[in-house]
Formats: sequence, C-alpha cells, structure tokens
Amino acid sequence: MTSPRRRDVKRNERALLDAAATVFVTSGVDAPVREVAAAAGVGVATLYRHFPTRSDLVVAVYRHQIDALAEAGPALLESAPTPFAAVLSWVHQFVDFLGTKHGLGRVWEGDAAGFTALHTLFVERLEPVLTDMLRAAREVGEVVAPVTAYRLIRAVGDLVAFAPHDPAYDVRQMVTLLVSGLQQPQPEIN
Amino acid sequence: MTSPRRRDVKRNERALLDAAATVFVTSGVDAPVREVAAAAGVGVATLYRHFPTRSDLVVAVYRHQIDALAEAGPALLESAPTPFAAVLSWVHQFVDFLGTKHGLGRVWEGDAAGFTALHTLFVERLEPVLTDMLRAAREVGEVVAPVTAYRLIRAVGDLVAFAPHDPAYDVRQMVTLLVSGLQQPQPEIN
DNA sequence: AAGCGAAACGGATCACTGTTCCGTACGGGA
DNA sequence: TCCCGTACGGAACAGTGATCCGTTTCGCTT
Repeated sequence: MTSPRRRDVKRNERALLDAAATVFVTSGVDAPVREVAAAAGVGVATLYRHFPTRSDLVVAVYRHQIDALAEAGPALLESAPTPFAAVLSWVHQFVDFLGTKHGLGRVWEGDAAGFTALHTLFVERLEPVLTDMLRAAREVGEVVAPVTAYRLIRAVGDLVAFAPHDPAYDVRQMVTLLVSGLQQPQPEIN
Repeated sequence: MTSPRRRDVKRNERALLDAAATVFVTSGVDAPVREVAAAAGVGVATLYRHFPTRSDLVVAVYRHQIDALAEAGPALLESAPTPFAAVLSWVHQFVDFLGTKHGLGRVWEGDAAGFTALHTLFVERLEPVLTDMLRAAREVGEVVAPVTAYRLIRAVGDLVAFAPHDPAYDVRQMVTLLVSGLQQPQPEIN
C-alpha cells in the first residue's frame, strides 16, 4: 500500500531511472553510484533511498525487457517448429538480453545467497516460463536430462555475465552446447 | 636471467606463499592483500613487489595443483573406459580444483582481456591437455560438437567460479550437462 | 670490522567505491 | 503563511587495491 508520493520523490525517481539507463549504456551496469547520482542531478543518499541496492536499480531500469522475455516464452512455444527449438530460441533471447548489459557480472554475482532483486525477478518471471517450455520438450522426448529451469537460468547467466571480451571465445556457442546437453541422458562420472 | 636473490627476498617470498595458502583457505582467494601481508609479517608493498597482481599470487600458491591436473589428463586417457569418459572425468577434476578455491570469482574475472597469470597458466598447461583428450574422443566419434578446449575451460571456469552457494543449485550437474552437449551436432537457432 | 651502494623494506597515503549520517530543504495540508 | 514530516545532499566513514618515499637491510669490497 503506497502512501501518496510527493512531487519531488517522483521527479527524482524518474531522473534516476533515466540517468541510470544512460549511464549503464556508456559505463556499464556496474558504474559507480556517484556517477548515476550525478547524472540524475541528485545526491547519492537519494539514489540509495529510491534503490537500496544496485540490483534494485538494475531491475527498475530493465523490468520491461525482462517482462517482454517472459512473454516471449509462450509465443515461442506456439511458433517454433518443436518445443526444444523454442527452448533454445528463448534461451538465446535471454543471452541477448544479458549480453547487452555491460558490466553485469558484478550485479549478477552480487549476493552469495542469491536473493537480490534481479535474482528474485528472474525466479518469479523467467523460471516458470522456462519450466513450462522444458516440460513441453520433455513430453515429446526432446529433453531428457533432469535439469530444472532454475539451474539452467543460473548457469546461462554465469556463462554470459562473465563471458570474456575475447574473439577466441563465443558465448553463444557455449550456451548452445549447454542446452544441447539437455537432449540426452546424463553420463555418469567414474 | 635472475640475479642473485638476497636472503631477505627469499625469506619474505616464502613467508608470503605460506601465509597466502593459509589465508586463502580461511578467507578465500580474494582475501584483502593487507590480510595476507599481515599474516606473512611483511608490508603490503613487499607483497606487491613479489606478486604484482592477485592472479600472480594465486598462481604461485596453486601452481603444483594445476601441474598435477595437467598430468592427470594423459593418465586418464589411458585408464578411462572411453576417451569421452576421460574428458568428463578430467573436467570434473578441474571443477574440484576450482571449487575448493572460495572467492575465486573475482580472480577469475580479474581482467577483461583475460591475460592474467591464472588465465595464461591455464592456456599453457591445461588447454593442450584437454585439446588432446577432445581429439581422441573426436576420433572415435564420441565428441562431435566443434568446441575448442579453450572455450570449454573458460566456460567451465565461469560455471564454477560463480556458482552460488545454494542447495537448489548443483554446479557439477551443470558442468556435466555442458560436457554431454559435446556428444552431438549443435542445433541451429532460428 | 667498517663503509658503501643498491636493493628491499613497510606503513602512511592516495584514489576509488559502497554506504551512512545528520543538518537543511521541501512539499503539502491546515 | 505556518508547521511538520518526509526527502534531500554532500561530507564522512569504512574498506580495498595500489603507490610513495624515507628507512633499513644485505652483500660486497676494503
């Protein structure tokens, strides 16, 4: 239940979101809070009051993109040739989303227990979507490996967030490799 | 060509390595340099003189373990039931090595260009080993995906270094998933 | 043993970052 | 216009990696 918010509160929050969106593009989502606050024309304490953690700020800036990704799942299940193709395509859309966020590593890693705003949003909005898609692919035998959507989202995130800027490395290939592993029983380690 | 090293230099380097090995276990490989220097009974400048970057220090401490891992490759190729089983087993030994290094994420991520001491050592000592194993598995048709050892090492590293401490997550399962993806042609994304 | 010079030392300082503090300003209702 | 509670912001704090520079140590020569 939100109490009425003063004009300056709304104005400052708007300024912060706009500034962050811009600064994130030029300096990365791990740009110093001072830089974001300065770009918004507010003090750093104001930034913390509106967004207590970096993750909160990142979520606020990119919320609509994450929602769009969540909505893309069911659409892909209908339009893709197979459920597995839908899974692969969706995961690569997830890669695209993460990959454009320079400096995401720090935010992604942000909290050892993983209960940051970004992590929570992914669990709430993306995990169920991928769970449905994996189930559909499993029902037609395309996905065999007993891997949860949660684990897959987290692993893909790790691969992308920390991918090196190195022409010898291709993160999309490695994500495809991970996803193609879903197609068969998992080998035992001796 | 190393000039004669004074007694104090050798003594301090020894002290730093011993201290780091201990501090890394208790506080992680990303423990503050002050903590390592204090544990060694030297100044932080001395630490920097001996090991200019954190990665240099980590390499010095764990060099023998990495060498052991490199030597385990050929042995596994001879003893494992199949070349693919050797690949899988070796990769999991790599996971075990990385996984015991708490706080490795920061060191792993250390340099955007990737030319840290740790990265360099992996490329020099581990990449050729995995390359040989992948080649052997490829020759008998067990590995089909066109993935280089370099990329596989880096991806596994990303999965392990940033794995969350979360009972809902199983990094070994995700690494196994990645490796099992090697067994078949890579799907196309539409 | 003393002297010398170069190498090595270490703790203070610097710069940066996330975060908090607290005196001041602002918004909105009466 | 006044008042009160909310919101403000920039300085200060704490932590960290890294550097600076006056001091000490080592090893060689006499």
